[in-house]
Amino acid sequence: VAPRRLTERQSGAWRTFIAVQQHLTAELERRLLRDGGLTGAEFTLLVPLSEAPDGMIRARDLGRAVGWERSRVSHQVARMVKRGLLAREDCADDARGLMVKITDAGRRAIEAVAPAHAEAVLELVFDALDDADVQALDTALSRVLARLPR
Amino acid sequence: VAPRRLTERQSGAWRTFIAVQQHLTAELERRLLRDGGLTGAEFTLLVPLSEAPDGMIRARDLGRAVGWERSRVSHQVARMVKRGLLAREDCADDARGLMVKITDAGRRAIEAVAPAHAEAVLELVFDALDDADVQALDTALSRVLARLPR
DNA sequence: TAAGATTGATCTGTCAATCTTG
DNA sequence: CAAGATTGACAGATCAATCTTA
Repeated sequence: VAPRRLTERQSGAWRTFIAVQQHLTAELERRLLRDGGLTGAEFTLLVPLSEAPDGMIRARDLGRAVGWERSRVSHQVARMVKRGLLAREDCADDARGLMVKITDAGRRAIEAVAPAHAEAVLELVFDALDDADVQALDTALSRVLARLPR
Repeated sequence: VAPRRLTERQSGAWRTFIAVQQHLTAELERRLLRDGGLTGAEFTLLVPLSEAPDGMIRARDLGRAVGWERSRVSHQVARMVKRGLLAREDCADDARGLMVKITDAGRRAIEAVAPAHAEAVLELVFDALDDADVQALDTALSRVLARLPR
């Protein structure tokens, strides 16, 4: 069978997507570190934990919330416990489980950086787009997401 | 000053973007490794090298072509030389420089996997989108890219 | 001095065991 | 056996320091 090839328009759009992904992510993480001393991975876990009742979520559910696998959660939690941002607690329901809890230092860190991060996303992304752009972007990306495996 | 906040529509679009970025990149790299034994970083460097005259590009220019900094290029080239995909050569013009050359094994690897990768991008991304979607996506992302620093 | 490149330290992510409990 | 979690090995990315040459 003859292999399919991307059209010019598709190639162009694909290169744009790759470039935005690279530079936008890099710039957001740079600002996160500069403004609040948090890495992207730390921020990712602190967001759902700071919003949870008692600042505590089961490791399994934390992974599901952010779309990470078990081992990734385990490694990252270990690093953040060492940094004093998180603490481990036993899981009452299930002896296999682990409860992950945000510490006071973790809460201070996320609350200090959250407004600057929201401002950065607005400045770098949404200040460049009008309502129609945002709607079109969400529509197109949602179609892609819906067809992705799992 | 009161901090700005994202609207509901903006939050939704942002979450969609993050999710697509995570799952799409992961799935593409998984297939690349499965179908051709190449990692994403290896593929990224092999593409411009396979298209260059003599299969050779100066390290500085290779970095510019893919948007990587010096040290990232240096580390990745070192790993790929060890794997036999690339070779180093002296730079005639400038004694500080390094020429990076694709090996026969590197060329075989990229040529073996390129069609499957194009098919994967078509299947995972563009089969989900009509022409209007692609155009809208490219327009919106280009606006973001144009305003990003550097 | 600045540019090109390397190196080592550290942080991140994935994969393949492994261990424990349901 | 499945699921939840940990661990170790390895590939990847960033940063600062260093070395050589323009």
